[in-house]
Amino acid sequence: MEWPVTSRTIHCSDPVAPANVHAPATDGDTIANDACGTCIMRGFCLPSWGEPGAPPPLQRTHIARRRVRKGQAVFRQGDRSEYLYAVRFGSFKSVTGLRDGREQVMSFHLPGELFGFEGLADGAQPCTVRAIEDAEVCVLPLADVSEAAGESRFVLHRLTQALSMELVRERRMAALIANTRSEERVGTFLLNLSQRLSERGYSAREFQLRMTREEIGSYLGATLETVSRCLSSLARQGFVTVHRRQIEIVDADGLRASYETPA
Amino acid sequence: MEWPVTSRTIHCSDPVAPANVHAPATDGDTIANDACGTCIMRGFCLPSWGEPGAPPPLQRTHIARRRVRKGQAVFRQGDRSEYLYAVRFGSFKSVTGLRDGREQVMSFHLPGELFGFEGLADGAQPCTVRAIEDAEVCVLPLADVSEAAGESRFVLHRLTQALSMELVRERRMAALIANTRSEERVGTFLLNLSQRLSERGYSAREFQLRMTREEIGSYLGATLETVSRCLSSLARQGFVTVHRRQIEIVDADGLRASYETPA
DNA sequence: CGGGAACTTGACGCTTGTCAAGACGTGTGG
DNA sequence: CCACACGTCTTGACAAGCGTCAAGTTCCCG
Repeated sequence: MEWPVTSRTIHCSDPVAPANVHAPATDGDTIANDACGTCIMRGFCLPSWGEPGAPPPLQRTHIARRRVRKGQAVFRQGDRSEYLYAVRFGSFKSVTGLRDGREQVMSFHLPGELFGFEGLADGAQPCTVRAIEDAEVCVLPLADVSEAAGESRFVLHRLTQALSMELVRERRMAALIANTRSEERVGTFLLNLSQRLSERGYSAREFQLRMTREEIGSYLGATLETVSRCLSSLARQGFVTVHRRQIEIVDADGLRASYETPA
Repeated sequence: MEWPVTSRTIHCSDPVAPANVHAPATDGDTIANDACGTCIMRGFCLPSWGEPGAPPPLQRTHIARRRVRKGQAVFRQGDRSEYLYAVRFGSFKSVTGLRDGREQVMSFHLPGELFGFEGLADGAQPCTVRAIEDAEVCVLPLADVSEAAGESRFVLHRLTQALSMELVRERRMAALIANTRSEERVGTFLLNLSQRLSERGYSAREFQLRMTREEIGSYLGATLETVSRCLSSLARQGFVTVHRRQIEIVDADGLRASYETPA
């Protein structure tokens, strides 16, 4: 089964015209899966969502990969939303323009995570997603995802589950900002990163922040100065060590005990 | 076609375990829709989500109605989530318990709106939903909703659309709290209520707040005193009039211009 | 090696939370 | 029908937290 490669190729909407996206199609009949088969993220990605025993979803879809350089946009606010994206490596921020011209960070996307759900609402992306370091995504056509969900109750369940988990995360975030002072927000942010990284096989104890203090501040509803002060304060209390972007979580339980929102 | 009223009535489960919800199927073949046919909210509700021409979704589902008195819970944090709920009349708040025992308001649900999506994530409700005035909901079994989505691409699309709209709303909320001072939050809250009410056929200009200042404050990340001061301030500036819970929006455009977040 | 971006730290003032007192409305019981 | 009590709301005074402005340091990249 061959597939006209270019018909599925997506061109980046950034000012610079980037990179076509694709690995060339192989001419076997399991197209997607030899690409997915060697992907380090395959265990977390959508093609693994199938029922055990049944053929995996998106088996017949050609899944393009796309390089995105630091600062480039994967898509922009207002673009038509036709794809879901899975982060292969690198990190992204989701931002929306503010009245005064600044950008508000709405979320971060780490390796192994999916993004692009928000665009399902009305077909237009409400946010711009931008790489905060050199990165690569897999591009999953929404039409195919939707078809897979229609064909398998299992996939449908995973899809609605993913969506509602996002919803719950977003609510937690709003509650965090509404109810806590900035030091607690920063502490919770670190714990959150730590957990998400460890779920994907990275160290929960030590990691590098990929984002600036300003981006963290925007996300958490604080200024970059406040973020910096909070990090210093958490370090002074012995919960973490901070050397610029290198974080070590020294006392996760202590941090959790004083800061993490309970059930 | 007559209906044994009591078979549709569900009694509130508040302190006790949730009652079973399904009435026995009747032996006609168009079951749900004579109940929905006379419902004032039918144009907004899930059974209207079908493709034009095709039979509406949940046609064969018995849709129970349930009265909920002021202060009673529809479901509680931790309950298994087996249903979606549609508000027939009255208003609800969605709350989550805080460390210190207080309750944080996560959202409000007005007549004609759906709630219960959040529970899809892991099968357990992350929030308690409580009536803030005497109210009634329709109870839609998730299994049937899911089945309808599996059978019709159209319904699937509406469902994911509804979920991602919630997601976008939640993000906007987080951004609002993160980036604005309290007067702007309160102004935006009023505009938001106004719009949601007018979408359901109520007046956009005049309405009654169904919630206390404290609940608004919890939702917006402010204290009840601050909410009160902001309402007074907005009134002093001529944007609205406020008499306890009676709100009139005098200058919506002015309010929007100074407060509403732009694209 | 130099320039600039990112970060840290300090001083000061605005916004909001906290505490407190009092006004208004509603429901209940005499 | 009135009186009282309670929940809700308003307003004021003060203090704490955080944003803003500013200066100086560290690190990265060309």
